[in-house]
Amino acid sequence: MREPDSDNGQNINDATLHYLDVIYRLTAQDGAVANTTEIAEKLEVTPSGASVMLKRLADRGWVQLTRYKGATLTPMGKRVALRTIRRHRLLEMFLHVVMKFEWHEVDMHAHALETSINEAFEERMDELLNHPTRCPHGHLIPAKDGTLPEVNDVRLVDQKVGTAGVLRLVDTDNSDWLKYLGDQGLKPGVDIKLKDVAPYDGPITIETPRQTHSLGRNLAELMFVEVN
Amino acid sequence: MREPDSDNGQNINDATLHYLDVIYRLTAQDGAVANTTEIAEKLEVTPSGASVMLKRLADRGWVQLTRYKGATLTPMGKRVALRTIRRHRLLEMFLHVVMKFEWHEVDMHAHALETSINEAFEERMDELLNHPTRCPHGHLIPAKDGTLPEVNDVRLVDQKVGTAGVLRLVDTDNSDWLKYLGDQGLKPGVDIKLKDVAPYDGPITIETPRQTHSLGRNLAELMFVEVN
DNA sequence: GCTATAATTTGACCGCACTTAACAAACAGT
DNA sequence: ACTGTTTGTTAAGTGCGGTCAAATTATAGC
Repeated sequence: MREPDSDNGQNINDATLHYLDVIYRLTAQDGAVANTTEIAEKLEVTPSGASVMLKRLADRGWVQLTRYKGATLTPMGKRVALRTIRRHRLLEMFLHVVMKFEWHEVDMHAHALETSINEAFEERMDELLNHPTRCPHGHLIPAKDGTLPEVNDVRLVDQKVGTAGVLRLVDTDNSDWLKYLGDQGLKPGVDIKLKDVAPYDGPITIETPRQTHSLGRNLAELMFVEVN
Repeated sequence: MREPDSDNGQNINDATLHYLDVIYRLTAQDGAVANTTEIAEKLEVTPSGASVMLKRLADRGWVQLTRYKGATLTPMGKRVALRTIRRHRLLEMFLHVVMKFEWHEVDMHAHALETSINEAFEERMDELLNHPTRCPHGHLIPAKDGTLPEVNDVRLVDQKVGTAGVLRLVDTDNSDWLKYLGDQGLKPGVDIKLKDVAPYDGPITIETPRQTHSLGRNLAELMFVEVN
């Protein structure tokens, strides 16, 4: 069986890539650490299993562990994670644009493929798609060197009523929510205006060129906009 | 980690799929059996490793084993193998036609992906490619029900000098050979005429619309034609 | 039909990523 | 500062797909 890419001469297997991926995402904000239970949940594994695996990843230099506290990626781990995330998001774009999958279907396929493709495949997708900077949901696609484009996305729910802008990111991988929002036309690129925010975590009302929508707080919180 | 497809309620992992795949190919001709060492070589595993795995596959009902003799697929094993082969060849076609990979590159990528895609992906490729019946090298793509199209491919080297036809299949996965033959324009679809066969396994001479080629016996034996 | 050689299987072992059960540390509330 | 709960780790065991070395069976040559 052919092996996937290696890094620093080390062979990296699927499980490692998936762990690094989720740790990266859990620690993307500022100086956050990822705790064992969170990681275990994302990977659908028991906390004890994750704990053992984290130890292994630390021994191998991918992860910085503080016992009973949490995990962080080493610079090496971060590089590998960003590569996987790049491949995942390029795949999502490829699946959507070239293969015509719906935006709520692409995450699942991309997840299955992200550890199987190699650099040539990654680059071919990048060329075919003309070097996209965002996936269909609006997440940023890291460049090959791991850098991320600068953007001005802000949380929709933090804006003042009356703010107008362009929807740029719907930050979830929940297929059902994505399907619902997509059916409403609430995908990156649409013009959007915040009309009302009901108090006590009530629904928010937004306006798009086609219609007015009322969304629960949980869905509204997924949306990030670029203010006009 | 999401699981790949299952069959008969059983979960089938990558290793199993690859074993069934090579056993199928080794037993495709008439009533051939696949012997342990052959299988081990194709999978780049020691014969003892293959022996143990074959035992497991037999216990699980994929393989018919006769100790010290060889392995054959059960009907169930054959179905699974044909599905993997279908996916492999569809992937090769997809990689070539849609992603613009060269014909000598596609086998490697398809191998890496064939166990990661699911039925929806398989069907989407099939649609996008308009239900192709052959991969870029000319191998037949099994239908979803496992049936193979009827064809009239015959070995080029078995034909009488003077025979003209269309090249339909180049039966190898050797990337170097494929690259060489491709560079010569010797790909499925070209008109070809057998001009000379040197004795004692000497070179054969063939003519295409563009030029005359002289090929060693090993390469010539890979070629299958449909006689005019 | 015996024997040397080749092919195959068995046995003992390994690494990996998991599980469950038991135990330990951290933390929040009084 | 103690205590109960939550969170995390360890220990022991599992299934899988491998390895190597030794034992076994098949086969070809004489």
